[in-house]
Amino acid sequence: MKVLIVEDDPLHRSYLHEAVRSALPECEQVLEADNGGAGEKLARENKSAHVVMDLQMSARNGIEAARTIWKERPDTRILFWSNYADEAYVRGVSRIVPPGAAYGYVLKSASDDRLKLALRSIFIESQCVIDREVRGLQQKSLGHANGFTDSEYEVLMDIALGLTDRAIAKRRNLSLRSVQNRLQQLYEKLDVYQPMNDNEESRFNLRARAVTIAFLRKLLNYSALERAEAELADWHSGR
Amino acid sequence: MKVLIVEDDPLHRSYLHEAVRSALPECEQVLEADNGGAGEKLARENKSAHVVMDLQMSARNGIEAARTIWKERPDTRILFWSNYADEAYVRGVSRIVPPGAAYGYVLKSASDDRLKLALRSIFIESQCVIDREVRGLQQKSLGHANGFTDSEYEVLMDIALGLTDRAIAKRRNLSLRSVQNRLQQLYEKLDVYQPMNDNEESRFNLRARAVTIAFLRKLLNYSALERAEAELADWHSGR
DNA sequence: GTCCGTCTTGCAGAAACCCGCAAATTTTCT
DNA sequence: AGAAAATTTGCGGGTTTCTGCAAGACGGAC
Repeated sequence: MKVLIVEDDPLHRSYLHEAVRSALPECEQVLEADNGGAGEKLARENKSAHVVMDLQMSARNGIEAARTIWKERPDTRILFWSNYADEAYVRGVSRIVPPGAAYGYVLKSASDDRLKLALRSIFIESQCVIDREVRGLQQKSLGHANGFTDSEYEVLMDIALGLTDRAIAKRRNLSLRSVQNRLQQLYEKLDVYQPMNDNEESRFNLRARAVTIAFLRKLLNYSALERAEAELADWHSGR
Repeated sequence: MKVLIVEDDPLHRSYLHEAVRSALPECEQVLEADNGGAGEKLARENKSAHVVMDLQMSARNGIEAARTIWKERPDTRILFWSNYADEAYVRGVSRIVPPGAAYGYVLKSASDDRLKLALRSIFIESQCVIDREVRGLQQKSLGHANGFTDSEYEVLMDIALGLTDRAIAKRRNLSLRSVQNRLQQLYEKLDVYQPMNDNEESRFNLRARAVTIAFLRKLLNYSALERAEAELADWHSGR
């Protein structure tokens, strides 16, 4: 068995290396990459079926890397090992995991044991292991109790990118009014209307405020924005 | 001599501890805190004059912590040790460093030697040490060659918070039109007008797009937004 | 002082945004 | 299939944003 580690930070990388060695004695080789691009390359060359991946690396995003790896070999097992449980990340991961694939999401703040257990469960038993904190988000975001539907999330990304109503309508094949409807739902759910500190006359620019709140609530983050921007460019070049 | 380490990540914390021990043999005690709040407390209790501080910690921000520490003892020497050189961080730090104080800004990607050298320069020699990458940003942002004036940055934060033109005018004591002038300057400098992929009819919502671009260029980030939101709440409660 | 540049302000109009109302359409459920 | 619920769409109008034009205001340079 071979394991590929994709991780920015040298300290974390060697810590992971150690953890893999100790949790998986049957592993005869550990590969390391320090950014997403190198990770993809190594995975391709070595036909790696077992990957531990950091999200948020400066050069190339972990989610991007995971996506291309999974596109080439959908049965690859990937353990995401991340600092944060932002909804933006969780959503980003759920969107790309192929049906039936085994994967995991463990926070860096988890204990040694938890990490090692996750490594064995995923790589040996092919089970999915999702940290409790992360799991909570996933439930909430998919079962739309408090969470957002896909269309609301879509329109959120669109205004975060700075598109006009008209542009969104074109992109999503909707009428202008429908877009505005979705925006209204979004504003409602994000609770944009609260007049800060019961100061009556302080109103917000709803559109901009929605993005702000989404950021503060970690529905959005840099990496999500980056991905959205790339998708937009794609769509744009395809007319 | 005592040194206080404020750092989220246990791995990085112990690495720092080691570095301090080896670079500063005259240091007889190393204190550790794992978030900004605890850091402030320890600094206060121990009258620490030498601090190594991580920016971006989940609980309480490094910049916030540094600010209160410096408010209580402006001669404290602080070395900021950060993953990123976002302009938002650099700007945030420059804004709070007291006149004449010795401080440093070193990236986590720097070598062992660089870190140790910085530790000695700042704590022993009272010199300022700023990483080259960071320095570049600082130049650009202060000397307003390509950078932004304070008023432009202010208005950028304000729209990022989701304020209306009117609200900004009230907050900054300007007329509506002046606010809009500054917005125009901002749009100009951020190059918001470029029609994506020479597609003529795709225009952006300038206000939202400006924020997006600022994020992508790292003029803004989560922590800056968080601070701005807190400032806004302050201002609001003071009518 | 005068001149020049930058910043501020008002006015006005085009475009975009926000939203209530109501009809048409699609989806979901029984 | 038929009813209920959710979505989509058009219309209309009130508000906000964006911008050109032009008239002061402030400050520094000569």
